[in-house]
Amino acid sequence: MTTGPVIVWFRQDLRLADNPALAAAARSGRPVIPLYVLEANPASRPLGGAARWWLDKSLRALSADLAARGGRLVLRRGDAARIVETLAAETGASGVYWNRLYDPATIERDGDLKAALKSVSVEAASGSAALLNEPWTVKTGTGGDYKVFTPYWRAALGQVGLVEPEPAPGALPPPAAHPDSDTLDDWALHPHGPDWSGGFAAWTPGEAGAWSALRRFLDGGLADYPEGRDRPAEPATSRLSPHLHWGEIGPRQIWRALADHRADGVAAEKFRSELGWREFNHHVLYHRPTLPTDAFKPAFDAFPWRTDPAALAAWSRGRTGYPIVDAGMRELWVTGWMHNRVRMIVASFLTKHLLLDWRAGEAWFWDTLVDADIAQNAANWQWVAGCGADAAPYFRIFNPVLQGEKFDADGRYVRRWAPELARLPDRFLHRPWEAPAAVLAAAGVELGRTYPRPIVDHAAARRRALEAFEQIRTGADE
DNA sequence: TGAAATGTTGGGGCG
DNA sequence: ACGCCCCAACATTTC
Repeated sequence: MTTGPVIVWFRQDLRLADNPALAAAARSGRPVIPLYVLEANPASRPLGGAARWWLDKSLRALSADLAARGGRLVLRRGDAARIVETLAAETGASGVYWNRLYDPATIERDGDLKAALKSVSVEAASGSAALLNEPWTVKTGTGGDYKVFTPYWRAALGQVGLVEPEPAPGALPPPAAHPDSDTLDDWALHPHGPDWSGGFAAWTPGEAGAWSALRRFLDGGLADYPEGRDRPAEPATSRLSPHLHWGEIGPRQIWRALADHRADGVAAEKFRSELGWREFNHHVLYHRPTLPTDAFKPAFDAFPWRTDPAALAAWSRGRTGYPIVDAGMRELWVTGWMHNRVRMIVASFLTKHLLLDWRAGEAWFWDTLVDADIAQNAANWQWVAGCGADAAPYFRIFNPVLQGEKFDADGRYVRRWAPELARLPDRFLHRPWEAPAAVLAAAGVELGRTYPRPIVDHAAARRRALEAFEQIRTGADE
């Protein structure tokens, strides 16, 4: 029986508590080598810029938390499988533990690595840290996978809560010699030349930051959540998405905290069902590995998406001339995050008003969101575009003026993110092109100069989108 | 987790 | 008093 150290390979589980891989390593009584690998050739996708910013801070927090327990985080970069194998050989490791990820490329890579480690008699084991239910454990009556959220969630709810989160391990015995490690400064994950991350200051990446976000959300009371979550100027949402993506907190812990908080009733139910959508999206991705690149509904393969770099650029940088759309895109650019209601509006605008491929929007979100996640990004873009599993019907085309007036009635959100419009009266804030010249002048707005005119006319764009949909309609909306 | 077009209803003004 | 019309409010259908 071997007593070599155990490598704990951290990926998107950057926490000490409720971490099955770390807990198993600590329980083994063997020395623990915590490892993070910056993947040079990622199995799935290279990290976006905002994700790199977050990872930098989260790893600093993890490193400090490990150090407080006697652990020293090893940082290496390159081909992940090769690095894990090399480190195992170099340290005489008896095992490598990690927690599972569910995107198709990573599943394949991890499977190959597990086999390679076993072939050299190194124990390889994976745990579950990211989901309430493993994607393959929720099955229809006939053993298949779900394609509609409501029956999925009904079935999934029945098996939730069977696994209790474990506390963080007390001490992590170090190996006899510390393996070589890069430093985070070597990796230069924080942006430089220029440093565009000034607006990210409100975030606190790391396990402690995740818990203070959860505590703020619960202590604020959930009563207003069902309504407040739709008003982007309100701090009514949990803002947990980046913490969940990086695994600084896990859904089991949130589930437990909701129960401890005696959070029941419709508001808590609503919030739990949002966790349900997150689970459902992982379920769909697991069973449909092409989700990040191909429409879930094959009829959309023939959809006549346009190519229009100027329109894509205007959308990306918040210069469409529709205030609620531009405010959202600027919030994203400045803070690395966008309110959920506004994500739906800007995604509808891209895919319907501009007729641009959802993949172009998905790619922009991937680069700019601190919570960018393959399952969530792909599934949610497809949902809005109408081509996803249990998707919104294609003809559900948001009117950006009405959405703005309904969910940002007092204009606080638009005034914050599009300050050049701030002095317009509420009546014209979401439709500046309808304001009389004198009103524009009094507000210091000059359309086409200080703020763009609409790059498309809503009514005409709506008609064009419906005509495009008509071309693929047979079987596309069932 | 829409919006717009179309259809229906009912209150009130008015001859 | 009654019928007619207008139209806002609401409901249904369509995209």
